[in-house]
Amino acid sequence: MGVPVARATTPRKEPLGTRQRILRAALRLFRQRGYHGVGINEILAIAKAPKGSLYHHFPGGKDQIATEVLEMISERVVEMIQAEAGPTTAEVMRGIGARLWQWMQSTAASGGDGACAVIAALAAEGDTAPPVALAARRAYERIAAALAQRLERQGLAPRAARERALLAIATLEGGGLVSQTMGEPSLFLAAVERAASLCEVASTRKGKPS
Amino acid sequence: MGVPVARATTPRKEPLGTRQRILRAALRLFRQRGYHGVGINEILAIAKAPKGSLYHHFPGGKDQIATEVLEMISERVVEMIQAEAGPTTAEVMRGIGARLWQWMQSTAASGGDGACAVIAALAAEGDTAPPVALAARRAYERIAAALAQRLERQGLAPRAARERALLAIATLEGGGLVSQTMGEPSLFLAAVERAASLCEVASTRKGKPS
DNA sequence: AAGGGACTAGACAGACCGGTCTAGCGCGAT
DNA sequence: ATCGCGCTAGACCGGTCTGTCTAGTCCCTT
Repeated sequence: MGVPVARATTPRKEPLGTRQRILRAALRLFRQRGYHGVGINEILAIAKAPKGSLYHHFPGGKDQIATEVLEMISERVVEMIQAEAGPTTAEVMRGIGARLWQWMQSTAASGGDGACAVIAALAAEGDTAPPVALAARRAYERIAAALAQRLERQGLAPRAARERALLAIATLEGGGLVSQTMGEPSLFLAAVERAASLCEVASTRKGKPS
Repeated sequence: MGVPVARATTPRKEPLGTRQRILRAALRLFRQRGYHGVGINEILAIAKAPKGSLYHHFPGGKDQIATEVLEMISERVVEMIQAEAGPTTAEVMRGIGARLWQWMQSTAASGGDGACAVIAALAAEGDTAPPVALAARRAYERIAAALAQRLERQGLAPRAARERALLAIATLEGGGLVSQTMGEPSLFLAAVERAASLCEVASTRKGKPS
């Protein structure tokens, strides 16, 4: 639906082009201030691109940028999930948490921000921009599916697997958010541990999924 | 710092006045779309008040409104925590969760929104509005303190109590957010249960807090 | 060498933003 | 009755927002 033009996966040349620079800048800014909190001029300034380029690559404007950012990072996380070789899903979770942690730290050092909950930042205010909210939902859906798949492989029923996956995501998002707001990075690590324990499947039955 | 005027707790008359209407409208809108996603004109339209009234009651403008909204709801939650009579903190947590759940449901029915993570919505983009971010932080701080107080009363060490309290808050916030984004209300209930289990203190020692 | 299309470049437009200002209403005190 | 003040009312202002438009550059193809 929508977005009639562009969206080149292998456009033609682009060694490391404008399009990517814009997406990266947008990712960073959206994470810091959410959808309505950033203007395209600001994105442009960071990406060092003129307006013409932006609307050439993203004829759908700000919405399209946000949507693609969401797709980009959800894809990245899904890859992490599938790539992590750890035996148990809990281990995988810890691995992802560690990588997100590094990511937060590095961007905090270079840019001055420090959250990871990009999707959250965009999802929280989708009410005025429905396509963005929808994209956020799809992003969660994809990540949850990848996580649930692993959980099922360990013998969990589909419904339970999905619920745990979503709960784990929620834990991470909430942890990242509160951790940033409070200025206590260690809190995020605690949340990661918490999410990981949620992915523990054997031994201690966890009961009441409803 | 700031806000030199007004802030009347018992102004003079006000049977159920403009000031409250503005705060309520702002609360609802901020919850739906975050700080930057809401314009004061919109708040005014819902509150059915003219601009003059707004700047009479809130000379600090939008920032002040957001700040007071944050204070209002954090106070409300703290009261809930202290009022809940349940013996264990876990029970208290469940009680709060249930009340937040009702609140979400009712506002969803009347207004069409459906999140509870107001603080999250405001905290997420405080970068451009530092006083708002600070207020969000204070709000979390107050709630966490109230929660931690109960946990300590059950024998937990201060540090551990605080960490668990913040983690519980994060779980609730994340749960509310993902639940709303995914359009699955039941997810919030699962998150509540998860937060409650985090407040279980005796019996099963939970290990590694760092 | 010449032509054409992808992309860059930024001036511009219209809408809307938060915030200020002056005017006036209504009620309680005197 | 009239005065004063808390509050309402909304026109207005400069600035910023997203998005459009025309020109121009650069490279790739032929």
